[in-house]
Amino acid sequence: MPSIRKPPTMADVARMAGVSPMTVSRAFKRDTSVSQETREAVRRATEELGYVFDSTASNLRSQRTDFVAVTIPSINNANFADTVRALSDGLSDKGLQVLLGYTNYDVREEERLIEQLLRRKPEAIVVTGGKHTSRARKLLSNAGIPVIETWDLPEDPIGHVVGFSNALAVREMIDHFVTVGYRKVAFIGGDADRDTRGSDRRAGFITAMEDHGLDATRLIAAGPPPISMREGANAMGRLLEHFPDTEAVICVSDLSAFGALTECQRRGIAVPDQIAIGGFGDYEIGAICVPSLTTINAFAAEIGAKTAQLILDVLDGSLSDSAGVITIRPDLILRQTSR
Amino acid sequence: MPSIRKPPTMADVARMAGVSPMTVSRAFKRDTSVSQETREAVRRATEELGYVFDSTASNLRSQRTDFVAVTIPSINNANFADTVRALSDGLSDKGLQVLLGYTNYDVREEERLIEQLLRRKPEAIVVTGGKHTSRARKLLSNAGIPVIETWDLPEDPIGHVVGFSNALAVREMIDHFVTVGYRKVAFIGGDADRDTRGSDRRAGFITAMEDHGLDATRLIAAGPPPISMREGANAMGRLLEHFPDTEAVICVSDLSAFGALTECQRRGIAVPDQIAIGGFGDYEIGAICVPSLTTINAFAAEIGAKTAQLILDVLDGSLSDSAGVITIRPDLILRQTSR
DNA sequence: TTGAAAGCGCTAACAA
DNA sequence: TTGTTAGCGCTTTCAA
Repeated sequence: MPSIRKPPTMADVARMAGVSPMTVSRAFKRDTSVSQETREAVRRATEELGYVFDSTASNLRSQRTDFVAVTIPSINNANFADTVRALSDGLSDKGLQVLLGYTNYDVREEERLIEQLLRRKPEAIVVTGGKHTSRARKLLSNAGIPVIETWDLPEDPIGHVVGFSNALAVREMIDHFVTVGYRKVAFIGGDADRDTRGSDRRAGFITAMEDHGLDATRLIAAGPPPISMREGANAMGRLLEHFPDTEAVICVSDLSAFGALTECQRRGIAVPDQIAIGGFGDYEIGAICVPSLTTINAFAAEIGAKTAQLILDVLDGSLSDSAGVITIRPDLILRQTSR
Repeated sequence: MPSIRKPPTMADVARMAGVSPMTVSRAFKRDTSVSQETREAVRRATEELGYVFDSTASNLRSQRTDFVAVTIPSINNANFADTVRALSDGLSDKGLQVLLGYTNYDVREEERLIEQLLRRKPEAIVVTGGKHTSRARKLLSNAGIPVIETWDLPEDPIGHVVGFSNALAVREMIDHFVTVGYRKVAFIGGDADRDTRGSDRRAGFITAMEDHGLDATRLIAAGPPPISMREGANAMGRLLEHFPDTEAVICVSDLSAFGALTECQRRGIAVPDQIAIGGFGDYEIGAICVPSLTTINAFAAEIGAKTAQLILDVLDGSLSDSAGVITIRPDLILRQTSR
């Protein structure tokens, strides 16, 4: 019978256990000096009353929420999910809980989200990417908590950074493609301003191609993020029509790359013999599809794990909160869709 | 220069704006009667001081957190991500924020998570699945907030339900397979107790096959969830070795089904001519891979949207909090991997 | 190891 | 439209 009376408080538990509320409070924490019998009495009273600890009161009085706020562009992206999972796992041992929000790849939305999250008084905040509205930057700078930007190497970091250069990662793939003889190389995606990591990859493609003295104008738009497999397939269709002599194409992610691959299969175009394909992100699909996908591993889980460790170090004072940049080095993974 | 002074409170804003704290409080809400000039004065003072509203105090005093707690098995699953996104979108208009946690497909972990979430005093709690530890059931029943179980049709619901029968969904696919002439049908996955939806699908396979008078023992284990594409491929390998005359196979999800498909491609086995494949969940990959995948659309986003609407209705009193079951009807999607 | 007093920063309730 | 008072349920602080 769910009672309609108001729920029991710590004072009710204290009364039933025959101790003071302060003792009950202590009994709920580890590492506090409470006698074994008292602990047991409190446990019994808690059980009997169906008491549930009220974090909201604890949060206010102790000025601690044990939240770590996290923003990601999309909840439905295996790369970001890997980062959040590793981050969450790394924090949960220490009693910290991730408070997650997504921005839908929109810096205005990100600004709203950051404000909403900061009102919850998190212990630290992790954002994806290094491009923000000026108001969002100000909010983050003034929040008085550790700020970590990830999945990017911002020119002017707000606080800490755990990330990598999207442009350099793509350059590495191009260097390889040129080495093995591809000259007419195209790029799919990264045309939308909103997709900052995507445009960084596209910009990296252009400068790297130009540095090789190659034509960097085989650019196919895939529209605003998130770029689906279907959009990758459509873009590949356009590429094959506009630039039929293309020898290799780099896609903004493995998802669009897989879509592109399927479009070739539907059109009877041999991969990699007629056209090579490269992806980005090392999603599971790239490892298992036939032919398997050449891609770049950005170590999504490692980003999350290192971010968690950084937060724990800063919060427990073993690391000063002065800005530091942890650089991840993406790995080129050669598979069957390219030489 | 991030100051080391303690951050400003509403009282500081009130002083600077020349009003009472209560007026500042009102100015921060919509739909409260505050004069235009006062609002503007408060806004300026807020800006000037860099004041950030403190939800923790508000939460305690008003006994409202505007959190909706949500548990999902894994953060890295497109089906659950779709549900959470739709849920989150449906709630955010009304100022409700999702507080997300994942159980790693483990009811013990779910119990811990539920307790942790309830301490945050959410307005409602949404859980994935209908199987819980008895303590978790008790916690949910006594929480005094709306409880919604999703992605399942529990025998003994705790509160509300927005879900479907996993067993019946699989039965529908089998009925079709039998109609078009497949007799030797196998099932991959659902062997682990932990994967309750997976085992329901497997159980549905067995009873449906038996009802057709067919052999229901072509069962291939894929191990504990989450079942990856790779594990689906491995399971397909074992199926082809143990039961080489199998005519069709149903996989516990589209991910394992795609893995199974790739295994056939690697072995030069024609799909669907030599073996048909069915998946579950209508993931994007199934629509775009070649050949495209016959599957079951469980309407993940619709589950989230209907759950959001249900919560809003219950919270604003337009729907009584007596238990109700909203049944989703999964759709069989016939594509190229089967007749 | 335990307890008493005070207060975290808001907002419900009431009043003007 | 605005203000006053009190208090949400914990935990900090100090004391025993």
